[in-house]
Amino acid sequence: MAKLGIKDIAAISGVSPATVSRTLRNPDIVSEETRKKVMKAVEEGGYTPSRFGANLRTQKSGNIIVVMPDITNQVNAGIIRAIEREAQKAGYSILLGDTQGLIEREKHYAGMAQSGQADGVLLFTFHMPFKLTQNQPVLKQLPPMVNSCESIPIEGISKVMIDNVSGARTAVEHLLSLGHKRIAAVMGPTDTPSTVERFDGYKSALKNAGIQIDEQLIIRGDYGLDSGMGAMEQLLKLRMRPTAVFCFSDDMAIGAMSVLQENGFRIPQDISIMGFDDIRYARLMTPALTTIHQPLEEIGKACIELLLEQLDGKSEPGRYIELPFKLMVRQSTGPVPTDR
Amino acid sequence: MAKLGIKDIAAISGVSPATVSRTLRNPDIVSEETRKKVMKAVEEGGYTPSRFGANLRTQKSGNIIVVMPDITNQVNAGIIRAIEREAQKAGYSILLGDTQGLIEREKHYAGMAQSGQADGVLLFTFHMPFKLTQNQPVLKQLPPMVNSCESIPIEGISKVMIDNVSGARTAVEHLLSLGHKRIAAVMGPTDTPSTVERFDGYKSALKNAGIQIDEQLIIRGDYGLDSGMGAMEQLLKLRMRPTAVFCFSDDMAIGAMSVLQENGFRIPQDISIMGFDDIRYARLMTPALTTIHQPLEEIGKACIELLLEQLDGKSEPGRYIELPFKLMVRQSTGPVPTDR
DNA sequence: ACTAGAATTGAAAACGTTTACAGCCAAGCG
DNA sequence: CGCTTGGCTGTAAACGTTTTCAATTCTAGT
Repeated sequence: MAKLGIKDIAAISGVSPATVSRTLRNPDIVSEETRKKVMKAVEEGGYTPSRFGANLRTQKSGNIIVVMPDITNQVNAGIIRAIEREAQKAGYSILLGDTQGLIEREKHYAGMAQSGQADGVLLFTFHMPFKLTQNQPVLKQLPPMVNSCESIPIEGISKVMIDNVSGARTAVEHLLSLGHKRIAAVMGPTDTPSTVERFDGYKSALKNAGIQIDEQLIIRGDYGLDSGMGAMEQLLKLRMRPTAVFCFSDDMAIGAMSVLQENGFRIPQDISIMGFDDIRYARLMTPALTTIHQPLEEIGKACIELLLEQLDGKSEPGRYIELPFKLMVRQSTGPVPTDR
Repeated sequence: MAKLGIKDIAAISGVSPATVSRTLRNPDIVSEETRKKVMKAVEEGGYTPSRFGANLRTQKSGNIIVVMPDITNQVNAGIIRAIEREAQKAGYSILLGDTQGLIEREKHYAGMAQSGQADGVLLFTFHMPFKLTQNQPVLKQLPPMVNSCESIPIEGISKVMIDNVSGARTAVEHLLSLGHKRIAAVMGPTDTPSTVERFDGYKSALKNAGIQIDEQLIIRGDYGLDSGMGAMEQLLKLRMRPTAVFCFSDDMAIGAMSVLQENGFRIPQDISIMGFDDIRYARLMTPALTTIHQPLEEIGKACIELLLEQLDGKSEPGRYIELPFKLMVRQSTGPVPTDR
């Protein structure tokens, strides 16, 4: 028994293919009688409309491609989960584009919007994967897309962000308020906008407090666990050790804590540790990690919302949504040690 | 400037659409001269073949739908990452199906294989989302699919698994070898095959050691952090506390450790904790978590491999791949306390 | 009863490819 | 030189829907 098409159903129920299509997509405009006939044939035949034909005709795939550097990362995973849920509600499916850090893959995924494989793009990286020419406005050259987490430095793109500068500043101010003066920064990759911004926040907080920046306390990381460990090891070798360490991601903070505890340091009595992200494991560390909370659910929702607006033609791109972060004070930060 | 189609390119380069298609899909069979002409037109016109037409004609979407209960979970995230990478190599894209535990969503995603939205299904849940009739062999009724992690109890489905029974038995035997006799089990959802199997392993290890099972030490969880915390709280209330706790997931183990430490217990001096999964955070806990390692990369790779075989028609479904787990002894387990 | 308008339906075109088939030409062979 | 072969290309038919437009029937107002 070959698979049934719309024409078969039409024949079985004695109507035209057009009516079958209408019954399925727009039941209100067919008479109840016809609807029943058609539905009966559909049920009995186990008919599922092929998406190939529909896609071709409507020029829509019903897919959204999400381009992310690493889905294994708790932050990204949390966001994409919300995206997926909201997209499904709106009738869209999510295509996963894990770039694993490669620009070529980024381009590949973005290209899906050109080939029709996806109707829109959600970009969580900071490269512009589309070629832009000068003689047209940016908006006209891009497929529906929204940029989040890592900001692409181009005007006219819809974005969903948190204020990384303020977030980092808030973090450092928390440490300052505990009396810390020697505050290390364990950064992410220095080419990412998020790291640049968080570093700005770090610097601005110190500057406001009248504290000179000590280059020795600035360590480059990559947001990953291991780089947090490496950074902490480096910091422990210092003659003048920091009394607090601000890691630009929770993962690095967790790595740092692990090294600290392995070497017999007490957190926060000897050294305070501060993270950024508030991944689900943060509050379960011992001691629980003080960090900056990112509203992953809301970020995901906002991304879809902005993208749907563009897909529905309800709004032009170029909208900017800023979501609030939140300081989560827990046990990994404490007063600066007075002794010694 | 409207978007160019294959006919435009054909016109520009003075050949037929068929030849343009051949040039792009099968360059070897066109003469070098023609190829150059066509490629030139393609480049200059910025032509990207629309997938709608191609999909319709070939009846292939080039997509694979991955159905998972929760992509936020480190185990699933690790697996899907590998899947995505390998799928892309083979020219397939990944559609993300996060069921969030709902059977209806599971069905919805699986249905994508019927509508042509996906060519194959990767199922990480234990429900059979397709209707089966008796009068045909199972194989004929199913789209290309592979089942992993949670085993669907039906013959004839390709599967990629680890031996959960042995894994759990190995875990418990490790605890037994340290002298533990009162070993608690913090289980996952009791309707999942993985939990049933791990519980089997637990029971069999105890039985081999001649130890009676104490129902008080068996706690139901849901594989999540919070349920690990809840389980530990419950265990701590016991008059006869366990000296070791085997959690069926690392997440629950991490939750349990957190509760233990909050209540002033030392791990492993007072109570040993054992996990399952070996997520990336396991080794960074303090103390580092002893656990059973699951080869996530290999699981993902094997899934794609089996699915591709079916998609290419190279093999029938029904293959079974079992991947090895590994005991990772770290610091969260130690000799049974002798005092008291 | 007649007709304007609404409600419902059908015919047919269109969406953009790929590919079976046939045709053409040049080269190779006897 | 005639025939075959093989390489290359073009024609045209699918693939399975949706949607415009026109046609038909029905409703209701006069």
